[in-house]
Amino acid sequence: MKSYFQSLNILSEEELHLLEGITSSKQIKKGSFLIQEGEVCKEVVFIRSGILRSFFTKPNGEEVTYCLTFGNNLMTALSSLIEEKPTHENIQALTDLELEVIKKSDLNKLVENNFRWMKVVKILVEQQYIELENRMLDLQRLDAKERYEKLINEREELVRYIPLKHLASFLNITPRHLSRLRADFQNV
Amino acid sequence: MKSYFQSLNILSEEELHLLEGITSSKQIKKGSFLIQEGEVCKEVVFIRSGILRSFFTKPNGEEVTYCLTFGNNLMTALSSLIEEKPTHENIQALTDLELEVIKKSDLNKLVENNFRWMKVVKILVEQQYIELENRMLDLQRLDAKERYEKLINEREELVRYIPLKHLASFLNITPRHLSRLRADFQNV
DNA sequence: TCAGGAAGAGGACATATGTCTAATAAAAAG
DNA sequence: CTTTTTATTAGACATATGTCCTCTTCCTGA
Repeated sequence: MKSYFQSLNILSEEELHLLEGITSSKQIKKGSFLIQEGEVCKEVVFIRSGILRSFFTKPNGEEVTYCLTFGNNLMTALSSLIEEKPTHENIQALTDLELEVIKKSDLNKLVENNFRWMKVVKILVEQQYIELENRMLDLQRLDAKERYEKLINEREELVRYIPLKHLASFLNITPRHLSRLRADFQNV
Repeated sequence: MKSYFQSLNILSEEELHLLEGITSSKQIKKGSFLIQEGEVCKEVVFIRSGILRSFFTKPNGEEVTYCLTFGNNLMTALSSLIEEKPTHENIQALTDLELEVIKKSDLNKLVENNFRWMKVVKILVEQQYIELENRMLDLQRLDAKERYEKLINEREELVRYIPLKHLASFLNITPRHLSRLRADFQNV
């Protein structure tokens, strides 16, 4: 995780060092949950290895995949972390995971007392915003087939490692329809 | 705008005062553009009065409304402002507008030299993230009818002031379909 | 090594939503 | 005011996507 923050080129060595006091490591098993809807998110994790999936549920109980995150990335239920309100997200391990965990309360102390840590967090939130905006644009201006093609071209790792039923809801379509699109795709 | 920032309860009177040096006012006419796609966004505006609409265009030229903002709010093409890349957004005046304008370069000086201004901007980005996430959730887990009903219940001001064709694309449906939903709605 | 369950493909059919068009109604322009 | 343009509604029909179901394949756990 240290090298992740280092690569933003904002923090000094001493500032990076502050991480060490507040980070703990954690292993979780495939299938288990980091957080479930209704809980308030109080930590950020860095994925050392493995894959996390965040999803929320429709009124009818159907799961909709919101976010898929691989190793070497941060993950949290951001809106709940910010607002300190119950989340809609369920964050589940798709594989066994090696994590580093930072509690919000510890991160807050860092951020509230250090200009550059404040800046780093601002930048991370900005990145999340941009990523979400891009997904929103795709959802609003591409049809299902175009979204699937874009996924293949730009996030090939998802197609390789994630079960299709999760990709389907990530693309906002049913597995049945994704199967149809894939069949089309063969014939072109 | 000053009272807008004041209400966040973070900045001191002197810090708020710094705004005055870097704010200019601007009137624009209904129908004119604040920014168009392809341009890099270099300013944030505060709407004193009037309504702004942001939209982007589909490959076929169709417009999709992304954001509708009323008086007493900030508006900008956020992702372009952050990344300093050409935007996909077109921001257009739906009415005559009274604006206060801050250039990014000036805001940056404030933010890079003042912890609490950095914090304020972080908070504003967080708010934008949360708003966008909520819209994303609605889009993914509600059907068109439910989205329209939610709009009526929670953003009644939009239904009152915004032409239906814009609301339709805001809800990610066609005007034809919105008209159908409205007809249904009468009969219930 | 095997049984049971999950995942994916795909047929048949249903439905939500889009397209195209015309008729009115409302708003803007002159 | 009158004319012209733009918004809104709605019919007829088309299409994208969903639902339900069955058949395989392939894991996974005992």
